[in-house]
Amino acid sequence: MATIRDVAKLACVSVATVSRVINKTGYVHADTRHKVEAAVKQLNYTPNEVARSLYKRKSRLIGLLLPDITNPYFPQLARGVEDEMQKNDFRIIFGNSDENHRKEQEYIQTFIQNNVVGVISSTNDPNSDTYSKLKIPVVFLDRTSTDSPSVYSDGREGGRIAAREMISRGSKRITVMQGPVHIRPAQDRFQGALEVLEENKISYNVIQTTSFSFAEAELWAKELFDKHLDTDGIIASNDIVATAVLHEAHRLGRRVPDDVQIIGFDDIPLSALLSPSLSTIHQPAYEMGRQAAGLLIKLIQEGFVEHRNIQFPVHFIERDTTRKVEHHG
Amino acid sequence: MATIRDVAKLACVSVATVSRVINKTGYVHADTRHKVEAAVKQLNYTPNEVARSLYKRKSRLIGLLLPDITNPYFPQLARGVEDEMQKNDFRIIFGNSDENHRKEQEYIQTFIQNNVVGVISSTNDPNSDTYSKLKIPVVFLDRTSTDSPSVYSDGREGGRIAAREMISRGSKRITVMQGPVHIRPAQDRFQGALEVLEENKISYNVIQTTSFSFAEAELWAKELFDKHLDTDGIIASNDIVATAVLHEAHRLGRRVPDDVQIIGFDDIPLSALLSPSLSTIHQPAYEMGRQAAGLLIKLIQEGFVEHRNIQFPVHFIERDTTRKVEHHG
DNA sequence: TTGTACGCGTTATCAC
DNA sequence: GTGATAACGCGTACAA
Repeated sequence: MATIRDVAKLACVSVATVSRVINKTGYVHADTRHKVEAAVKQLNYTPNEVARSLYKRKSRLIGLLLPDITNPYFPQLARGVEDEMQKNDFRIIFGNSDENHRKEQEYIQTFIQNNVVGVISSTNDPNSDTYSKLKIPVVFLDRTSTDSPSVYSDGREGGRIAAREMISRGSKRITVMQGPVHIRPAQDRFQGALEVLEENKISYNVIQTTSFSFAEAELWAKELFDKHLDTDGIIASNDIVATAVLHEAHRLGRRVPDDVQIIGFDDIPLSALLSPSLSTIHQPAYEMGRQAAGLLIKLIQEGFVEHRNIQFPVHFIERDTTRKVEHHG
Repeated sequence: MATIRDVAKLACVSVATVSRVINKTGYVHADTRHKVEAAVKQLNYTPNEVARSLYKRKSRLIGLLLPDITNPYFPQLARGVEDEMQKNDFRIIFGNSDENHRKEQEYIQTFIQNNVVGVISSTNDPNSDTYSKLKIPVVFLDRTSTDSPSVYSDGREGGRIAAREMISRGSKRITVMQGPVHIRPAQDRFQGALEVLEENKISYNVIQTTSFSFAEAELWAKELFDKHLDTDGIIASNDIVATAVLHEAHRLGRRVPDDVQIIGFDDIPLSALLSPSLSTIHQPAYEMGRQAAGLLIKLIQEGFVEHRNIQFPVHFIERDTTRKVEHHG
């Protein structure tokens, strides 16, 4: 815990000079620089970030707010953010919001108190004044906001793709699982699916779910087969739910994909390892995290960016919970 | 961004008085307190944590260092830590170490620079002087250290249990997957398994793996069946690898658990949703995270704890990748 | 090229 | 009960 003073004393110079060599700012004679560098090394000195932060009124910290790191989709986002931030010497204060407005505000509050220079958030109301009042850049991740920078994927198109693939692979009585209504991306994919289903006049029904939790996923799955045992195609709200559905289908002796096809959403790492492996809509979560971080950094350093909204395309990953499409001709 | 000065001015008192009411320290007349409280409310004032931290030389921040949040075991630990910390008004600076010594040191370094009051780390060498030199409390999580507080589970016993269950369920030619050699818990469970296997003179072979990554898990699984197609029981190094093995077994048409039994380790949330669901050794990850946080908080606040090492028992979760044990009599 | 002195926002120690 | 004021460690005018 040596301070700049200790270094100055040891090197027989003033703190100003030490500061200059540390920050490579202003002129300093080569000899004195060497003296200072030696002292720094000897004392194992590193600048106190807190003092820096206080003086400059900004830190090297950013706030990251995710709904729940326990949901396998988010670690990938988090990791993308972390890698990019780490590379640029920013550190992350992390919190889980549980999609809970109060917790969210508490975190944003303490982020500010700690002089974070930016925030990345997956919130359900990006337009609340919790964010608009902030004087530091905010990037919404996995969420859309018209007037703030955001990084997300095309959920609606994802829903459409899922429905199209279901149809082209011959499902006739489709069940669409509608994710939690307050989670925007969940609704987007749901709407996208309905759109295509109605366009094609396919008969479908809906199972409403209210969370993405593991524990409840099994319940939705049971409810689904309870109400619609004859369904022959299931568009799940995400991969966790899809996995639960697959599990339940097995338990009931329904063959996948022969009797019933299943399509998930997200393409979490484990999807490929299921048996049968899960067909799903891929979101580039890690890359989304990286880009969000990149965007935020640019915003922090340059104050603006050309493209405030980055939408990633999604695509269908064909695995073994869907049948092979028949090629005619 | 009102400061304590603004509040003082508005309330027509000195900053000292404001500080007293904020921190509930020292005497202050009821009337003045009300005036101050009103001013605080009106200005929406919250104390600047950075200034506080600078003066007190300690923050409300703790550092959390985990190998890789993308490995499904760690989000649970992280969540446990976070919940407990959040409840006690501590915030978390989070980093992934990738089991990489340099990255680890970098993080510890910046933790210190930011005045964190404690560190929770899953490191591979808890005894390095990176930690022993630290002047703040450290708790090792999912790792053991003789002379520092640590929270972990009984991996060795876990390995023993896995082997016993394998044997009692009739496997004769067992393959044990040895996790990365530098990761202590992986070696513990491996050793535990060998111990029981040798005691019982069961024939076994070993597949050496060097990571827990999803991508590579599939490779180890292929290698396993490539080398030991006739194996009838597999003790995997964790649930990810077990899942890959299960997947590969299916692909090769080997029936699980009839032809080959599989036991994982960790009991990550998805294990229950696999088909067949995965028998595994359960570690109470969330609770371990919570306890580690609790331990650290106590260390921070009281400087010592009675029980520095908290070892959690593990237990077998019987699911469908193992056969039912035969009860005689 | 280098040093002095002030301010960043708080808290704590004194006086009053 | 309350108010000045000196730290905490750093960066930067400004003076030298």
